[in-house]
Amino acid sequence: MYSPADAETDVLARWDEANAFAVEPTTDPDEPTYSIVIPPPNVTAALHLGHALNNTLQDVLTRYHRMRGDRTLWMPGTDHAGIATQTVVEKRLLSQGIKRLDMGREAFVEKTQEWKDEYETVILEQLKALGASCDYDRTRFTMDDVCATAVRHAFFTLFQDGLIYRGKRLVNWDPVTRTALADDEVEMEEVEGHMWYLRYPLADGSGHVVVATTRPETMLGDTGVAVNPNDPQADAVRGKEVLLPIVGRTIPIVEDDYVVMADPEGEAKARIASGFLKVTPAHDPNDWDIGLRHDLEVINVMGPDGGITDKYGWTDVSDEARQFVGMSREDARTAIVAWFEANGLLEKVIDYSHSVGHSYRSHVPIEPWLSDQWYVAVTDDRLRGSALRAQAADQAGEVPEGVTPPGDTPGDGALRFMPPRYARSYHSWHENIRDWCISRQLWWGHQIPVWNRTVSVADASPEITAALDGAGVDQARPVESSWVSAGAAHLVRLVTEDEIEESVCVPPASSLGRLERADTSMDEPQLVAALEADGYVRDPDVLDTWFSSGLWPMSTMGWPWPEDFPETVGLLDSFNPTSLLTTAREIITLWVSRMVMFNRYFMDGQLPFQDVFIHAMIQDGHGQKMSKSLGNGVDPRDIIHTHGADAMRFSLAQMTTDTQDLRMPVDTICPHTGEAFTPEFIITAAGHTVAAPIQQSPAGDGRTMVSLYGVATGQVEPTDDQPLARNTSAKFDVGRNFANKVWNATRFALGSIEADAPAEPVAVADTAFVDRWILSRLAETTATIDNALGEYHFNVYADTLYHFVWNDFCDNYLEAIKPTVRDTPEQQVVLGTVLDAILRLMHPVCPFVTEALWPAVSAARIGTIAGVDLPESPLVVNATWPSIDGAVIDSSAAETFDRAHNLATEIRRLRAQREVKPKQRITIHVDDQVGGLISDAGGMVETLAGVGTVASANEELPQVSSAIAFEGSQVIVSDLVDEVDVGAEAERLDKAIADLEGQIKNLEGRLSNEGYVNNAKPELVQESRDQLVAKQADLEVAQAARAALD
RNA sequence: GGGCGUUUAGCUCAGUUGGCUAGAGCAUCUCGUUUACACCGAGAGGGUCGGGGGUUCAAGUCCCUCAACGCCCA
Repeated sequence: MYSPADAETDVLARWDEANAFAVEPTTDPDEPTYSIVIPPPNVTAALHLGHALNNTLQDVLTRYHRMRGDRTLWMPGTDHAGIATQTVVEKRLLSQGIKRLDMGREAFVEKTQEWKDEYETVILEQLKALGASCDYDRTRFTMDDVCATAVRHAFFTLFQDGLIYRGKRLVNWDPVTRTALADDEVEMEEVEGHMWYLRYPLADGSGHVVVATTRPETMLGDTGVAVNPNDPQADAVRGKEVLLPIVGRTIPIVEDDYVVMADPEGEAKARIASGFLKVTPAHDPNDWDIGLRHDLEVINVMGPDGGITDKYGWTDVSDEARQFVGMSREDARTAIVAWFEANGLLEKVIDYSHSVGHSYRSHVPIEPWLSDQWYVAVTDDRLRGSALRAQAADQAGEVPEGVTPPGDTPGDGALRFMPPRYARSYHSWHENIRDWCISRQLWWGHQIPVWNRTVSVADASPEITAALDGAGVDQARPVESSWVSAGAAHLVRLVTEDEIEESVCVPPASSLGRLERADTSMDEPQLVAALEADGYVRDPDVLDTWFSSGLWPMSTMGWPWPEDFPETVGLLDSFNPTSLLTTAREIITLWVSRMVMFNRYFMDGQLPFQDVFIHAMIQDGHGQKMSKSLGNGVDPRDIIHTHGADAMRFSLAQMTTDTQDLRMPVDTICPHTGEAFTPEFIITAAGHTVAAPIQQSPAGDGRTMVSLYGVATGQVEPTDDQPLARNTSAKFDVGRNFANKVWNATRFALGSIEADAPAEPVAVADTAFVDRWILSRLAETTATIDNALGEYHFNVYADTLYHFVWNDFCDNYLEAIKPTVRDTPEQQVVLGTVLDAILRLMHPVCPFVTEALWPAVSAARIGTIAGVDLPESPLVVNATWPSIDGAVIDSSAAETFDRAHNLATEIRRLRAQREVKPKQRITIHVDDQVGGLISDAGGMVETLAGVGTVASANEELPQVSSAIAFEGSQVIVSDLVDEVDVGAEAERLDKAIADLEGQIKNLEGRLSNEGYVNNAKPELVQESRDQLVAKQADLEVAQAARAALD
């Protein structure tokens, strides 16, 4: 039995000792290279099964290309994952009673660093355990010095080029983590809520209007009511004002065709509309736009925690409104609705389900909130346009209007998605893109390298006044100042009518030293000191994690100054663009797009990667995404422990098809007995099917255990009597069995090779029939695998390999050669050769078992075969991929094999039906035609079917026998049993006859159809005719045998 | 609301340009412990390819339509 744990430990040590994954850049531009940068896992937690899948696919390709002789780099690393990591660290500290704000920024970052170190170690160990053949000496982290330099240089360059700006905007605010989020970090969720219809009295006392809202609490910040100008209701209120209840604010009624008119017969929205829309520019993005169009006031009534407050711009708080200040947004909603009801201003309430943006981190509803944030102008043609121009024309078509079409820039039209349909997702996302908010109100991350100060318009210098000439509030302008002479970049903008914000971006020291600048008197620390002496304060915010991830294919290779980090010199030239990015589809916008924009912008149009492979999502047996909170995940470490890394890898690769998400029924492992069983499922309130918190042991002895779901939701705690049950999945058994099969087949084969090596390479033509056949199958298999991997058809690779090894090699070849191999040196050469090639072909997906077997196979091999090139290598990881001459493919051997195998199967079926003991040798009586086939097959039929004697049908036939129809000949089988069971025999033949008659009827029907005979391809028609003849012959044989029984 | 994907054996999935009696693994049933492997071998049973309509000599495959499930975008 193959023991993965022992083999894996040993093999890892050998790879490590040989430094087997290390690679140096090449200076030869013609040398083929292959490179992948790992999608850096977040340092928030250990790797899950999705990572195992993604990294398996990358490793399969990496190992394949390494063996093909490409200079191959797989660059590993991890991501600091700003908001995600900060959230988990804060949670952990809070459980110890420590608050982030109490400990201060520096101490908190230090704590987070400790967490990062811990999980980075776990992750890298997991990658190694998985067999990932990364060049670990090059491991990067998105916040290490190399990456930090890249981030600062990129930020500075974009800032200087006018592609980064600061503005006061409505952002997606997460009130729990208290930071802004980018648009694509917001997840829409359907929420069962209400639509409230509120009466707003007209200021002139002439009645009221009814506004419909899902968010009554924001009414405190209303600064207008809007109506559609085409709405008949508009005439009555044109030019009027409304007296805002509670607040007492007088606000205008404006006309805007954004407003949906009420229409009971219309679309869903019109049916619930009242025709009047309350406008809250500070708390709704659409209202913000309406406010801009009608010059409405912006009144912010909420704080960063989402609660009602007068601290952020709300100045006209009335006595009546005072009671709501300090409430949470949820409480305020209830209280305000109650107020309207109590005052007779609540018209009605209806149930209403609508989608609400939620934070992808904290999962609470997003609050549109007004604040100053930094943006990358990704809508600029230099970024968005470049991302669109990168797309292969046959995948995405034309660029949208307003975008410069592709030209001669390197990288234009070279980006390909696989499966191709994702090219369209990428394309349409860029059509509707908005500027990218990159500032995050966090402590863990790259702090924004900008120093700000505010000056009054009156005190502004002449350059600033000149720069701002004609600029409105919130419009940033570059300014030529002494800071610019000293190497920094300088932006100014009006934050209000009379206040100016100055922002100075300082490049990293290494860039500053290389810049051409008028004033070289200050280095970077001095420049910063000078700024701070002048009243500038560094922006406390950090950058969105994806800003540094977006630079990953460059930063890991030493960009922008590789010479400062000697180990990175040459990497960009050799390995960027990388060959492939594999990732899940949810990352296309967050990450793929940004890497394309950045790499192209900073590297003269060059792509970060040529191909993007989007892999499947792993779901549980009920089609639900695996997640911690549902407790339906499978830990890769558990699978490596129970099945082995190769088993996990093989199974995952085999499940990777173009179209399907992977559905993986999850079983529970009983901690008492170690047995895997299907747990009892319950359905949660949210409609998820999950393992019940407490499960009974399948042993049926009343012992119990708690499920991962139970623990994740805090419903149960594991105890000694009732321990936690881990998950597994029977899906991995295939891989485990396969590794075991190879292990045992190799042990057997090695014991059969003992001859001295023939002096000359063996010529294929001189070998036995089965040898020619298996070599032919080897050549075909290799070609199929090459095609499959070239097209990222991982399941085809795995299935082809499995079929070749298990069926062709083990079931047929090894069985067929058993009687001859020990006395046939040439056959031993073939056996050793095929075995060696199998280990190579299998290595990319099952690196451990192949490496573990490699020394023994290498040592046992004798001789070589002409046309099959398998040079020796101390390790299979660095061995060459099999190179097999096309002439080895022998189609006549393949055909003879198929016929002989069919004959053996017919005989075996008969044996099984008559329950003949395996040891029993039988006798068959055949005509010349079948005799010829048996002779051509060189003993294979006899061996596989347990035939002791092949006699001629012309000789006298035994009394006790059975007949088989085969290719129109009668094969008489005897020595099966002592007596013929006439009933069983008749039943068998009747079934065969019925079967043949069905087929004949089918063929006759087809051939009597004129349309078929006239229209189908002639060779197809001829084939049908031949088949008909053959089946009819078989039928006659079977009928004759049946008649003989009566 | 727009887009994409899926629906094939009890389960998990293959099925390239339409063309042999629709395949595999697991599960089930029968037989077998033949010194590589019971994580095994030999054999068997099991599918009107989600429903309906159409094109065609021929449809799992192409077109239309309906339904269910999943994902993305608004």
